[in-house]
Amino acid sequence: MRRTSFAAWECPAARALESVGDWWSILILRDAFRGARRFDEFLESLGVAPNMLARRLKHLTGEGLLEKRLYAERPARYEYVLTSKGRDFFPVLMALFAWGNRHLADDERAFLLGDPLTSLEREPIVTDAHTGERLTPGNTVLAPGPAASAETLRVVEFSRARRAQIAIA
Amino acid sequence: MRRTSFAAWECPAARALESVGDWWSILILRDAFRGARRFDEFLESLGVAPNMLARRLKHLTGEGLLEKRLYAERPARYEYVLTSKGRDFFPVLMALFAWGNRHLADDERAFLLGDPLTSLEREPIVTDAHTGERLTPGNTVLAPGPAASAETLRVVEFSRARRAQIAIA
DNA sequence: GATGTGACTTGCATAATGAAAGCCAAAAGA
DNA sequence: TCTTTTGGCTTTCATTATGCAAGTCACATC
Repeated sequence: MRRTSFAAWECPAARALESVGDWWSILILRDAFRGARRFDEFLESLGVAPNMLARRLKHLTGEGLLEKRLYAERPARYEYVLTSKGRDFFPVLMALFAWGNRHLADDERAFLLGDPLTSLEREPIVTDAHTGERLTPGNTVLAPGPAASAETLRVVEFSRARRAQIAIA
Repeated sequence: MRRTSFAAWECPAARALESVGDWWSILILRDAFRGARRFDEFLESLGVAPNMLARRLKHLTGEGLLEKRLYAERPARYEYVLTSKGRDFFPVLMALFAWGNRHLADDERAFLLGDPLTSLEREPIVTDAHTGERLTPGNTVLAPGPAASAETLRVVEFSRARRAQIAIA
């Protein structure tokens, strides 16, 4: 009774969850962006059990988001550093961070984001690289790519048919 | 041996994972943005077992991302619709989708995003709402908010100290 | 009366999680 | 020399969570 795998889904969001669909993986990446590199740094900052951490680090290196590298021989010491694929996950973390701060924070915030040069607060939003428009469910729709299967075409069509009436509570 | 809870973390990204830190929850939201509303629609499009779906829907409604509402009495029929909190999760999904398409897709894409008016392709990126700059690990740092605890201050300081040398493989 | 719909439960077998403890190699301290 | 510390993990095992299969329940329709 294996956990279902999303690797073969055509949807890129579903595939992403195969690499990154559990909390520890995401928090490990978060810490990597905060500058954590060594096993014990992750261990302490996450408060995770060492076996779990070892498993997740193995998973993330296997998925190509982190790379394990020797930073000292004798005694052999390793560190985990972001690959370019891992570094490119930054926008997702920013979006998640912003959502959490908007909906889950207490009255006063504990963490903010800032520009290191001006010290002004940063507020992450998701926009379209081509037009600069802010993306909303209203102005962004699924479209089939060149490799779309029949099933994918069905999904795209369904979502377009329902687009007008995505109900809000 | 409960699963560790992140609800009390100060980090908004960690808190977010409490609501949304498992794959099914994220895929359910994805489908909600595609217009799915009824139990059986989610069931079919996700290929998930009905007990799992019921659990996750209960969780998401409990977290305030979806609302269960009666759309027909006699016989009683329910649908699950996005709340404003759930709708606001859209940017995170877009960022995840874009990351998946950049790194996990085959040579040819199966899914794309488009502008419903112009049909031009959309490419989600994360920017700063104030300056319009694209966010990168280099131009975005953690900062303490008014409610920052001593521990949070430590984290912020650590990340700033390490900022220059976030190693890349 | 039989079949169909929509929305779920119940009952397990199988994985994954997580706490505690242990291990190993090298270096540093007594 | 002997002991302790540091860094980076394994191993074991109880507890949860996942997920397939099957069943339920309240109507409605044929």
